[in-house]
Amino acid sequence: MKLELQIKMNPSLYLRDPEQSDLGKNIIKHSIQLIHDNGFEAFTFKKLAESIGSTEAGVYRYFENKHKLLVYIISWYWGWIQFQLNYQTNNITDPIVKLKKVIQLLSTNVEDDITTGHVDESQLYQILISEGSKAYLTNHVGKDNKQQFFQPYKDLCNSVGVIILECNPTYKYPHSLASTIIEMAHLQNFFMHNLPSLTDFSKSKNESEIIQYLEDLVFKTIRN
Amino acid sequence: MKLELQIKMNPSLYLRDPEQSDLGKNIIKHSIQLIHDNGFEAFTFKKLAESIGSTEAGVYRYFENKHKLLVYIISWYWGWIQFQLNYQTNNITDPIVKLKKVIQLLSTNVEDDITTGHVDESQLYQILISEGSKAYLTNHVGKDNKQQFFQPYKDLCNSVGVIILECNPTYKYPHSLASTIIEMAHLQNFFMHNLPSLTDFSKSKNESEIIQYLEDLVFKTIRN
DNA sequence: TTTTAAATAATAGTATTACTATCTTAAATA
DNA sequence: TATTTAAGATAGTAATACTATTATTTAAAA
Repeated sequence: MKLELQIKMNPSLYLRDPEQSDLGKNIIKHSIQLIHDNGFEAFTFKKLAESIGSTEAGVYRYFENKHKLLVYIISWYWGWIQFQLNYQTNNITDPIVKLKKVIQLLSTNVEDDITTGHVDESQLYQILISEGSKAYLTNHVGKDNKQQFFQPYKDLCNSVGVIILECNPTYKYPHSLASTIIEMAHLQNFFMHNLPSLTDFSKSKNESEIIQYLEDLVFKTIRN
Repeated sequence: MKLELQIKMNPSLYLRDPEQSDLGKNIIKHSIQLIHDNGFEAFTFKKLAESIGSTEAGVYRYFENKHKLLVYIISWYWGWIQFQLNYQTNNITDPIVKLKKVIQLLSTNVEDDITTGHVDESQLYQILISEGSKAYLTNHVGKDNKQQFFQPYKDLCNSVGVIILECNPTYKYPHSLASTIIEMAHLQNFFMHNLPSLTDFSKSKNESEIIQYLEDLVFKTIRN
């Protein structure tokens, strides 16, 4: 039996569910590829359609615009991370071990998960680093938020907050610290590779140094 | 005698120095206004020209494209913050007091500085929160970095790192912690106003809560 | 003061982007 | 078999991100 992981997406993000057809799956797959390779600014539905071998109008039948497509794949990623978090911290009782797992999960470029056929998680991880914040850094963040576009992100932040509170029930800023961990896991990675003088990570550019930094930061902050 | 604060900008950012003419100053002034009001995505040179009462071609004589203009005003802001930091921490010997000043400076919406005629620092602060990271989250970050576009940001990060080391010379991640403070001062503000469940700040939405959070985080992290 | 150069305004034009609309064909379903 | 539905093909539009040209004004140099 072949297990397929399906992540339930907010239907407001799409016009037609991309999981339900080959074209849809191709849209997701090639979007990830193109955004990964050229960045979100250079990404257009025309190029996407060409890359798939379909037409621009075809893509527009699935997604209203490229921003919603970006939010879709980013939400997908957060949903997937949430699943990984639940899965990997399952049966761990020590909240400190759990929190370390979380930091590691957020800071590590994953290998491609074969249970998700048309999604390359490794590329997606890179997209999150470079483009993740563009999902919400818009003029219409309020409207998008009302439509629950950021629910997977909020859910994850909340889960991390719960673990933080398990470590120290008196800590006053579990959500802010959670969003700091999540954002910094990505941003320090971006800086390490692109603006290294904003970090203290050696030439080796190893993710383990980011993990060290975050663990130090987090556990000193929440210890009693 | 009227004192005017001039911030030296990287000449690669512009084609013609906007400080040297009325049109140039108007470009800066109205860019800040428009980006503040409608966001960077909705900002175009055409709208800018209309708002000034000039022409698109006129703007293009000063800036190659809107991204460089964004980097220009953001660099200007970091330069200005650097000046404020030097000025406000001058004569303070206790590095802990200094670092608190820094956190406060980065987390507080400043009043308009009258020594900088055509720049509204308060609007600029809002722009930094929403658009700041777009300066470097691009495909061409490497090229831009080679041209020193991010030098003011790096300088600031370095200054903050020095103060961190003054507080605790054995702390291992002064630059990463500095960039974390700088980024989080803005990002937690954005979250507080737009995605409040990612923070622990009360309905009051007061910047002082962000300062509390950051002080707690920073001083617990660097204490011996 | 005149000459000259430089900055700006006015206008036009192009390639690309971000869409919308329509029509046809192919495939699935009733 | 009739009918809905998805997809492909094609066309078209308004806006964006520019470049180019010329004319006019302003300011600096001769």
